[in-house]
Amino acid sequence: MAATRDRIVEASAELFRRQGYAGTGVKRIVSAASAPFGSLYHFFPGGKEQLGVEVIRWSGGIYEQLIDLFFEPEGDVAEAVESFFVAAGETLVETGYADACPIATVALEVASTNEPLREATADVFAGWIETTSDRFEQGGVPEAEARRLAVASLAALEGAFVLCRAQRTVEPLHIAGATMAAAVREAVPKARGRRSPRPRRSR
Amino acid sequence: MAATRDRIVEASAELFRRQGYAGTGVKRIVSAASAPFGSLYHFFPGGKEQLGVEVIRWSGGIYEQLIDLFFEPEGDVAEAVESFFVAAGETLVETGYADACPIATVALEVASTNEPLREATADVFAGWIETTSDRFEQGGVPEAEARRLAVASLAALEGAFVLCRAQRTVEPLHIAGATMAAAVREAVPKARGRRSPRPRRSR
DNA sequence: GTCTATAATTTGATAGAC
DNA sequence: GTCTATCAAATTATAGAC
Repeated sequence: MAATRDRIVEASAELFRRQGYAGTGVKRIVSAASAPFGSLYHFFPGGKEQLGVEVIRWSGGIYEQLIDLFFEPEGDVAEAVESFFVAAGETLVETGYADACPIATVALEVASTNEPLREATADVFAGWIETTSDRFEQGGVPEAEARRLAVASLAALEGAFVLCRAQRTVEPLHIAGATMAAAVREAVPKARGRRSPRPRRSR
Repeated sequence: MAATRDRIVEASAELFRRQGYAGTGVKRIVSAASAPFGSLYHFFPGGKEQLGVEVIRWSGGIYEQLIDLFFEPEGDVAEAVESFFVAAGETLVETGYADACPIATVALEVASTNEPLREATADVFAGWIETTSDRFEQGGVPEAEARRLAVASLAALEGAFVLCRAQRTVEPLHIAGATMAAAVREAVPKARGRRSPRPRRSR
């Protein structure tokens, strides 16, 4: 079994992701982590807020690795984008539409109410954008377009998560994935892209 | 001054939008609404949950009218999309990055924890998608594409809101708006579109 | 480090006088 | 309909024994 501190972080990550920060009590956290109540304040003297910051950064790191997984060195970036959205939809279905973005719920909750937590979410999003942008460039997307497409792709993913969880369907993820894959495909110069870069409808 | 019941709904809408459902106590609501505490349970016997459902549907209706405002009968749909994203960014800046989507925060919070509230958010999103889709069709987007683009646009908007509020910048809204405007523009047949529908980078 | 007890506050909700 | 008092439960956090 993992160390107590780690169990607290992991349990918090799951609860925050599914029910948000305000909606998750510390007692529920230590209960889910099978940890003694006192340990929470032993490991996180800053209380719930310090725990929240650490959980956001930890979850963000895990998800960044996941993003990286979908971009193979010599792979087609547009296909990687579409695969990521489809895989995200599969996870959503498998978890009863619970597990989408690990930090979006908290990000919206704290954006206007808790500055340390807001900063943590901002840093995580910045990291995801940079990683994705780098991968796009490595895949042949011109530097000027790579960042724009990374931001647009992440926005499309996050928004699709909102719609999918509310409507309990993966359709928005599939539509958003196909739309962004098409946009990325168009940005890859002819010589590099595997498919014709002529105008095409999404999907 | 508006009727007590209306003040409660409006105050709740603002608080839920900014700090979420779980993060907003009923006492804070009646205080913000300058309403007697007992009135909340007089008008909403179902308590906080009934109030939440009504607030989601009411906010959703207001926002739907706003969406409609941007699509003029003979206007360019692609430009309408871009204008909407830019205007959303202006509102965001004016409110200190507080006022974005009126129901997204609650939607993520309740998606896995409160079925009546989840259904209300799903219905609101469905309404926005249908309205947008109709406007796209009226603007010359083929029927088969209109719904897909409406879903993709709403996803892009919602996701951009998440990134903008967390990072305190309107860049994601501008990027997402330009990206979706380009996608819509491509979908409008040559004869109808005001600009060349040949492949073009976003913006 | 673990665990219990408990403080102090806030939560959603109800009762009942007016 | 208005307003106050109050309840029972849950909240974050602390103290202190082990």
